[in-house]
Amino acid sequence: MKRDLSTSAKIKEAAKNVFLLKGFSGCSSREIATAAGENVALVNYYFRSKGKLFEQIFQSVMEESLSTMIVEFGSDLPLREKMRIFIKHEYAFLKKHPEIPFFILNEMNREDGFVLDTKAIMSKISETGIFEEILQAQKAGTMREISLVGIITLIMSNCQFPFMAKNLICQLLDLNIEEYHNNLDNHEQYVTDMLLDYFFITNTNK
Amino acid sequence: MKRDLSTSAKIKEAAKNVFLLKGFSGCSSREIATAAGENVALVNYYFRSKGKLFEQIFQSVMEESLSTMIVEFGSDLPLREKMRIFIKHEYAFLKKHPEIPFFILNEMNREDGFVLDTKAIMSKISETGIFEEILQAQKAGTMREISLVGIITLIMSNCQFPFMAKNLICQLLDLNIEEYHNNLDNHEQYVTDMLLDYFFITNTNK
DNA sequence: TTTTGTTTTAAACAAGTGTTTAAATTGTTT
DNA sequence: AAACAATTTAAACACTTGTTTAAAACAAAA
Repeated sequence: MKRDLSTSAKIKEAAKNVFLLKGFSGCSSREIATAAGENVALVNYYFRSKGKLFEQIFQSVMEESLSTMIVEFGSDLPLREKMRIFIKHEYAFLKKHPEIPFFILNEMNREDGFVLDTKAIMSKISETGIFEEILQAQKAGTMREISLVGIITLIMSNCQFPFMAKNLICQLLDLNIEEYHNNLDNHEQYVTDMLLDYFFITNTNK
Repeated sequence: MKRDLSTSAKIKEAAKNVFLLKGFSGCSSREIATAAGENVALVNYYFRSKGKLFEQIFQSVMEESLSTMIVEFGSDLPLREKMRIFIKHEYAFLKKHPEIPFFILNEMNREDGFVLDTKAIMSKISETGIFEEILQAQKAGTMREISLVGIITLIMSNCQFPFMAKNLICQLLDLNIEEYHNNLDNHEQYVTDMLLDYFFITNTNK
């Protein structure tokens, strides 16, 4: 439980919750202020505008998502295990923050939406050496020759979509929340097996 | 090129374009009216409210998406081929209407959002006998034992996400539109191979 | 032509939007 | 204590929102 935050922190926290739930154009400054238990004018007093406030939150959410992604790539486990753990951590992270994938996509699809600092992000990932490791594994024949774009898209698709599509899946397949979460646990296993089996070439003739 | 549509049809068409691009809360009645080249009041004259207009369009988009999905399931091809063709048609459809997956998810995530007539949709799919065919294949051992929810989620994830995440992928991986589309063609092949290999058990000892 | 019903228009409506202002309140420093 | 700056407040700002109104323009029937 949170206690006695500064006003600006209270607003930021409330704004994060509201933005994650409703998106930028789906909520108002007053809604955020009310959620924070503060006056509307304080939103503009501490953050200069609704837009600036959103930018701050989007930035922090983006960094939060990416930093948790990157940690494991530096380890010295075999590539296949690295990927298995990565998927596992992705699912763990998304179980805690299931709204984030849609929140990010929603913002990226907005006109005049956010422009990512791609250089900073990709260099962080690149520094772990994961890309070279993949290319080497492909050259060595232990990994299927899929483009990096393809690999990343496959992983993101199978990790993020099941969380983004919660309501669609539940309504379409007539699941309650409990059933949905059970299926999600199964799905993590499906996805892990499927991706690793597809990515890596196991030597059948021993 | 379109010609000489009735006023209500002009509004409906303009509204579809605007809604698909910006979502319900991302646009105004006046924006729709302007896009249709008509007066604002006509939106409420022909459709009783912005909300009712959206419902009509959402309903039609939903049916359009599902009807193109279902056609192939009735054929007498082997299950594996049925699925291959299904994925192929999904990608073809999404190449024509790449905004639809996000549009639908966006609406499903909205508070007081649409409630699907799940019975009608699922019964349509169920009538093709595809579900029984899958269960039989699983019993016969030719298909891996994955829940129906899992199979549907896997297919949707790998078909829809690459289109929804266009901007994210392009920005994150620094692709221009042409490169993105090239990668999309490759990706369709990746996805098809991966899903079919995972779903179906090929007899290795002949 | 006049009459009748339908379609279109400009204008107005009340409510909500992001943002600003100026006064009130608080806390800190002298 | 007074003086000062930082914070908070209620109120107002100009503008946009969805929707309605009442008059104008139009078409078809009498």
